[in-house]
Amino acid sequence: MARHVITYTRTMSRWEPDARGRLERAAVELFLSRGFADTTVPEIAERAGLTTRTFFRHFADKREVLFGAEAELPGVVSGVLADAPPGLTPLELVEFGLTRVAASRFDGLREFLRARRSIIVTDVGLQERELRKNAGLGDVIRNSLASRGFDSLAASIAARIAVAIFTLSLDRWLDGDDDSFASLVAEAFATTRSIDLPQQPTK
Amino acid sequence: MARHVITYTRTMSRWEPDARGRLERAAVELFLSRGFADTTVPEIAERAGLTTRTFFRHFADKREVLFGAEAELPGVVSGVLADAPPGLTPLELVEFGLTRVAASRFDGLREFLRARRSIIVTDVGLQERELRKNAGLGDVIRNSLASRGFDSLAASIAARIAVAIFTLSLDRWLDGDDDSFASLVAEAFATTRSIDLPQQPTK
DNA sequence: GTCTATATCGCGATAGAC
DNA sequence: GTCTATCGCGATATAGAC
Repeated sequence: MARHVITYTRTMSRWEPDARGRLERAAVELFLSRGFADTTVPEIAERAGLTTRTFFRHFADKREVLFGAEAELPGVVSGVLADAPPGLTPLELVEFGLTRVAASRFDGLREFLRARRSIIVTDVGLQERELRKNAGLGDVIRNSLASRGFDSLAASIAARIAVAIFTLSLDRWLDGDDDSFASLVAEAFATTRSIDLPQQPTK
Repeated sequence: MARHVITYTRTMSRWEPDARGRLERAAVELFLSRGFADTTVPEIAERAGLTTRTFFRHFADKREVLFGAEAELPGVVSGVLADAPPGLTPLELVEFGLTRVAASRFDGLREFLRARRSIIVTDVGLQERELRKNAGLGDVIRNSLASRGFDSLAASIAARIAVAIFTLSLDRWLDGDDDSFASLVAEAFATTRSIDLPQQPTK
């Protein structure tokens, strides 16, 4: 995802290109080998050939270097929801949105997301950042629903259900090898619709 | 400014009692007057008549001083859920639990929770801590549901819905003056049950 | 209780791109 | 020239080690 397209031809430049990407890659490598807590920002910067100060110009804090990737997700979800047909219930609307997003945007990312998750589970600060990211996704969904005219409380609840389904399904997708992300999302919606029905015994 | 009036009567004690409570009160006072970010731990400790070191012996970090209060909530919720009658659907079960908790445990706390919320909204770090607290509540609820034999995915989804209803209702309760917390919880459950039905136009 | 690592950020200077 | 990314220095506070 070339965020910074460098039209770089002949001239010698003072800096190597893609400082941000180099910092991200150096950070993931170090986090995987030494762990998040035992990796210092100066180490990351040095491995990327930059200074500590430059790290903090690109990332607000040490955790943020792991959270640049899916930064577009809220915008994508918002766009997909805006394209949805009229007449759907709130749950059908978020189902439409998540199904489309799950089917199109995650296929090549499984291994990357697994590595990322293996780092995040080792540190509560990273887990908190992940929770905030998910909450932000929920805000975007809630606003999309509200702008369709849904009642504010209904929009809030449907948005939180959507985030729950999304994150639980993503986690299950990363846990296994066989299922597609979209099929797990479909299963989670079916389960949601049965949440107020008498349950079958599990075993 | 004699902040701490010491009625020093019979028992000689080397330290003033309730160090933790004094730190909590000093912190809230300072956070309200100067803001969370501009209050330092040494300032909090000094106002409480203690040292920085003592602060960190009681609280893992500066944020934690705001999160000691409802620490028992997960245990209470878990206990209430264990007492619920059999035969309920997952949603009915969490409705039973939240209704009981909302009716009994929050009445005198409205002003305190409002003050606390007014601090939390000013700082993303505090918001993240709040999200983690809510996620922990969800974990407890999920485990309670799973131990009833509900399917793991259904338990996870119902638990997240429960947390959403709880936090949204609490927020609405703090926003207004008239409604009872329990009535807002009931309204949120009704809205949840209508989330897959065609919606009435709001206006 | 003391000491210290290091995360974080403000400021001024510099080196190219345009 | 302007603009932006980077650097280098220094200060402060959190948080953990000893």
